[in-house]
Amino acid sequence: MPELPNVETFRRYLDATSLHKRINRVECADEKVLDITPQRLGQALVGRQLIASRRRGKHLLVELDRGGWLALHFGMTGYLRYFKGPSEDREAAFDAVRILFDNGFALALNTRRKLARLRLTDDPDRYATDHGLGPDALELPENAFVDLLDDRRGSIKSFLMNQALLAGIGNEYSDEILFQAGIHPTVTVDRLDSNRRHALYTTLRDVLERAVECGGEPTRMPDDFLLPHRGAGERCPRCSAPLKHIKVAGRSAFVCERCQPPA
DNA sequence: AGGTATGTTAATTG
DNA sequence: GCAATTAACATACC
Repeated sequence: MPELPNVETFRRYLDATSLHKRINRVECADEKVLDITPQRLGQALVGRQLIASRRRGKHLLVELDRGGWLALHFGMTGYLRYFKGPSEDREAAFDAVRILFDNGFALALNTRRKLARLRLTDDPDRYATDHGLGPDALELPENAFVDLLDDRRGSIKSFLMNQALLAGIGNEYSDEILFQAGIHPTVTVDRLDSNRRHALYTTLRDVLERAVECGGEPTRMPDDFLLPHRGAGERCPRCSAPLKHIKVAGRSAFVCERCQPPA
């Protein structure tokens, strides 16, 4: 689930809850999210404060006072929760890491399927390079987007989901963008003329910005968004034709073949 | 109970 | 070099 709009929502949540508080303790219930020992993470964090955050694609980077950054990736089911401890919530069992502040609250990285990751890095740009991340999808100017399309083969859906080219779009938002642009996900990049490339860029920005405004919540999205209708037996929110569930580039895709004519 | 699922990575094949 | 496919990771849902 966590794609660009969701991670941007997590970022704002972290900014609103967790900055400028002394870190008293770090609890790690699942070492697999770390690439260092919990002891070393504790040494790096205790006594420090989180002071700022930024996002690159689906990755959240959090700056520490006196240097250094946390880098969070949420995998399929990760999210952040801030709560007054101790937690007896049923979510508590899935908190992989908790950062405890001196105000009695904690920020937890919760990851039901244990695919989230937390790293330390000195430099966000080096972290991005190491993880093969292209520019953030919302930081990419149109001319750069068009240049990226130029020497590509393969489907437009796999292009949009390629984090090395532009970072932040996953399976669900690639479906949404292509639905809003009226482009079938199996269409190959070379078959898009310059008008459609321009329209796709504009749509990509509109969809991501709108989804951020909705906090990544499908229930809050506009009536004509596909996202709330991703499911078996649902109908197109525009023309009410039955949605097709197909496989593209190895991923599951929802498409309205009336609004998005196949190649 | 097997198939499928939002994410990434690695290996393999064309 | 690029693209597609498959498996792996761990767990939940149908």
